[in-house]
Amino acid sequence: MLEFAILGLLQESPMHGYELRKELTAKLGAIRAAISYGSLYPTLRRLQAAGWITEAAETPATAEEVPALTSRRGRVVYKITADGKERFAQLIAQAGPETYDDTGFGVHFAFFARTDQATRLRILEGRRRKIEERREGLRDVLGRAAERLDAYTLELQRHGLDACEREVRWLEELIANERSGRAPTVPHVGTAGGRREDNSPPPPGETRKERP
Amino acid sequence: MLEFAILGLLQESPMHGYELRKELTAKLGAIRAAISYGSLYPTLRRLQAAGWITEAAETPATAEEVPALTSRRGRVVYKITADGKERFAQLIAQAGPETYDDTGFGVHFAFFARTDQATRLRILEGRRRKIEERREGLRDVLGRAAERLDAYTLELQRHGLDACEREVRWLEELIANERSGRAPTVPHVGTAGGRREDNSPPPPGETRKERP
DNA sequence: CGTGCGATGTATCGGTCCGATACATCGCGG
DNA sequence: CCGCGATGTATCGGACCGATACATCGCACG
Repeated sequence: MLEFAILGLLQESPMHGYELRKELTAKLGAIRAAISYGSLYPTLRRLQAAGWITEAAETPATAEEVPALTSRRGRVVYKITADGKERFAQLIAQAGPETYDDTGFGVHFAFFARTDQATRLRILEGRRRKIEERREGLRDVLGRAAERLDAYTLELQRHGLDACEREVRWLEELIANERSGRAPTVPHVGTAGGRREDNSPPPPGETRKERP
Repeated sequence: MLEFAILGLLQESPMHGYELRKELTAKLGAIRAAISYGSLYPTLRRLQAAGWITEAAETPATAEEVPALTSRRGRVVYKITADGKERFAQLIAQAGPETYDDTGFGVHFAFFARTDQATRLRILEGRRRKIEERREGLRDVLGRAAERLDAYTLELQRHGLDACEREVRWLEELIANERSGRAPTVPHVGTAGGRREDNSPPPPGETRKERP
């Protein structure tokens, strides 16, 4: 999952670890706390070993500033390679079982702007199915095994059931919206290119809830 | 976390691995998919090494049935020890930072029937605080960084924000209920004791939502 | 003027948990 | 009689986390 997310972010622009973590947190904040350095750095190393990213030198222009005074140690900027882009394209198009669990789905969804519509639909439906199964499980427990469990556990299940029903509804909306034709993929930001103010991708759910 | 849950379940009655997994799934179904054997068995071994659980022989009564034909390999039943009960008591009373993340909170909550009221309150408030922080983070992103993100990512954040707000409200209700005096702890099932039909612990949230 | 502290930045280590896999038994329906 | 799904125990490699260590930079406060 981390591999996927890193490749996706570096696709947009080169970054160093710290920055990557911040972007990751901003993009995935809704689904996971904050990615740990204990995961990040080893993963970067792994990706580099696989040839999907490379280190890019820091401060390439204006080579003036004190070349060897205080040794100038510093930020390691990573950049995606051609192989990396290929890898990302492969990852974004496929949908295995891990694509439907909470984290996997969240990460894929976060990159939906670069996913083709057919795949988006496939993933949304797979996710819905999975949540529906979880929902049925909870209903079973609340129905058949209710007297075996204490009131707190039951309350927990009810809250979980509620969340499931809510997510299914959310997914239904997204699916309907997806099917309704619109939803263009973001126009593929060029490798070179100047200034990408870029996109304004599809409005996935027009359903804004007005809170008072 | 697994350690906590296993100790909690074995407190109620001895079980073998498979059974333990099923109970775990029933009790924690609302918060996590299904615990893997790749976690369960190593953890059981760890708990046994620590002296918190022991193996109990299978089929102690009616020792007749074919003693050594086909070797009678079989289910390993685990039973909690006195040290294990002590350990569980210690775990259930304390609330560290890991108590407030999704999984940690869920597991603690699932055993609230055996948690004293002061601790319940402490945990609920800690959880609320944590969710409020996450909520603020999401609001920040949706406010300040909105134009940097694509529509799908934004939709994900909105959905997450919605879930946060909902959970905070849920927690508020539980906290209010907790404070309102009621909510007795389950009367501590005895170590020996015959027939515990047991409990009917507090109604944590009287707030049932009538769905049409 | 210095000094200490919070943000930036890179990195490792031990431990928890997961997913895949393997293997054996039992009861039941075809 | 045979296969198949449920029951049951177990291991292995890998992903990810939390704690920890350490170094630099800017700036606020004494």
